[in-house]
Amino acid sequence: MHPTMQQVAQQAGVSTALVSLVMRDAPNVSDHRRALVLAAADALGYRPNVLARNLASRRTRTIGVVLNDLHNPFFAEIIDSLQITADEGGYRLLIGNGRRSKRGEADAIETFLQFRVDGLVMVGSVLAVSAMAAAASSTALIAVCRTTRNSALDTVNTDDVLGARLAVDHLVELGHERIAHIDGGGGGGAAARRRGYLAAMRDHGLEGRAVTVRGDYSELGGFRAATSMLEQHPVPTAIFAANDLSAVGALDAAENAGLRVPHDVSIVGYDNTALAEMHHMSLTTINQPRDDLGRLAMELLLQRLDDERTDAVHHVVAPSLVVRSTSARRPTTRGAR
Amino acid sequence: MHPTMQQVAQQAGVSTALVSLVMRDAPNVSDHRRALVLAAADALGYRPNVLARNLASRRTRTIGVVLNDLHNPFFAEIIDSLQITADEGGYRLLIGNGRRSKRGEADAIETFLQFRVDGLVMVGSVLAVSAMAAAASSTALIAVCRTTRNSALDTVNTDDVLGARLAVDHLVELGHERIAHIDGGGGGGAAARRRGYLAAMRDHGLEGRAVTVRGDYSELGGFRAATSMLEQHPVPTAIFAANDLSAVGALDAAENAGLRVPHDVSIVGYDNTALAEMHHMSLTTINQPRDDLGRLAMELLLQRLDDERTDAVHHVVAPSLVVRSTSARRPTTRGAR
DNA sequence: TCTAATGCTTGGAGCGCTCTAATCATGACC
DNA sequence: GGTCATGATTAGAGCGCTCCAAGCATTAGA
Repeated sequence: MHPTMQQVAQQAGVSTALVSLVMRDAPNVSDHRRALVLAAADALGYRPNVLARNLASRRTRTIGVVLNDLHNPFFAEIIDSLQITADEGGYRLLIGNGRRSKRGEADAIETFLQFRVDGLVMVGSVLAVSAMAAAASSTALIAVCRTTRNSALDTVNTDDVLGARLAVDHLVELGHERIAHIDGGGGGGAAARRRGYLAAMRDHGLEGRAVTVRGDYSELGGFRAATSMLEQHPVPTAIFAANDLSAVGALDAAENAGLRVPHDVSIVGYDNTALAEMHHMSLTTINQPRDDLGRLAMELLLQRLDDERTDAVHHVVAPSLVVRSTSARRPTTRGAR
Repeated sequence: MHPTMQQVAQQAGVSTALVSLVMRDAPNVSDHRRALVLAAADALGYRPNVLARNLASRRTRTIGVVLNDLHNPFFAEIIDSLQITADEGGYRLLIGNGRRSKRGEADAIETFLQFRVDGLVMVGSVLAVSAMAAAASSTALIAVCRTTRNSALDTVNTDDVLGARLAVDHLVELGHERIAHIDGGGGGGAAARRRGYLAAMRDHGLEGRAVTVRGDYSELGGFRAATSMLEQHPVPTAIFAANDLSAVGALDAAENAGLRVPHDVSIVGYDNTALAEMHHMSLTTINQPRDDLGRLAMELLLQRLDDERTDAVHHVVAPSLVVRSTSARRPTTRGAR
């Protein structure tokens, strides 16, 4: 079916070793022979068999990326920057779908390990750290958006405590005091964002006003949480949601309650996904620098592959505030306090 | 580094051939030996090397899926149903990122072919049919959401002509006559949706009212197209956009022009993505049955792999109308006609 | 002319597995 | 006890490639 290196060698009248050298762009091959081999390969429609190549060389020059959820635009956007850096290093990327479950992630890891990928990137993983550490003993592994101080694996994260603080500071500057928080439940980064929210409220002397309602990073969860908040008295004048999706849910809830955003209530999200960017949403949110996150993660991984480093590092990048149309000064017309 | 089959065989006191049989769950292995081998493999932390396995067996039991755009939720949703059917057939899925470009898709195909995947699924590809046909000569290939009658490759599509007709019929039923269309430019399915729109308008005796403005399946494109439409006199009372993203752009444009949706203008999208489903959007749209699309595609591919079929088939599935909150009766207060 | 250095080319072992054909038990049946 | 069928096990030849060590020219220097 597929032509082999041997056939190319025969056609070009050289040894298979020479064909191998040409295919790998090795130096020390005369231009004459190189051209000969290339022509023969072209004529035969030869395509190197990565399986055999890698079996012999014991490396695949391939990185496996396990995404927690293919539907979340945030993850898709990280892939872009991972891919750019991988390209530069001469590595190819393959993507596995975690399907939001530990089981799905474990399956994806297993597949990649069986394919003997050179490295693994876990993005937003929900897998137990011990399971990741086990995989890390077979191959280089880096976890993105998943904090742990485990010494077996590298991590890259956004400073979620700072991110939450930025959101609260912004709202306080706009005069808000009753700032409620819809959290992300047990999701990645949710705990840190919750901590950051509480710390910031405290720093502004507003700990008495802090209210956290449980969410789950979903639109519906955000809708429910915001609905219950808006039924309270006094009503909060601002809501900080742990991600954009739940912020969108909060938007709906406000609309339902007959409140205008941002006139009656301000809403701030988290992630700065494409969703937040849409005109129709135009959500004030916290940006996670996906480009930096992805680039840094891949650079750290490549360092490992090049044996430049063996002990684990844990990097943290800074988030930033993106002001759009869902946050404004605290309403004065309604009886505050 | 990694333990090999030979080490397992030695540890268990059997031949490598027997280990191979156990690893493949072959019958005709005594329970006694099977247990012995399994125990040895477990003790050593043995994991089969897919590279070697496939080099020897000449198959990978892996399907490569090339997605045109990882950011488009529509594609992510198709993966889900592909994966379910692949699982049932004992195949694993690997995903390649087309990065919205022919170049990116070609790269992904090349990677997969070098890995000798057993089959290839191209979703929403923008690649030339000739390039796909070339790949199809090396491996089984099926194109999803990309019409062609090429006899080298299988296809699965939604009936986009019918889908467009459903949208127009719905609007006509609501009393609309000035129904404009934002098309998808050169994108997949755009031509068929345009044709369906025109045919339906004609069937309702409204060919004189048909207006098509060019879009590009993006939010911005939809915004621009709708803005120019809404500046015309008389203003259309309904807009049929070629996908949900451009429908969202149209939503913004209407808002900008001081028109309420659906009170002043109705908007219908296409794809029924998660975006359309959001409360805040609640977009009337045309549903492409992603489950059927994915399942059918994988089934057809597996047929090929099992040598049950060698000539190309072209399947078409029916879309359906999903009515939400962006379509309503034609406004009577404003001077129609 | 001889030696050494340099640059290009090649033979062939081996990567870890599968698969065919052959071998070895075992028990049923006459 | 001998014959056969059946089932369990194994030896060993590849799969298509890489890479080491060795070989062959050619040229520079002594």
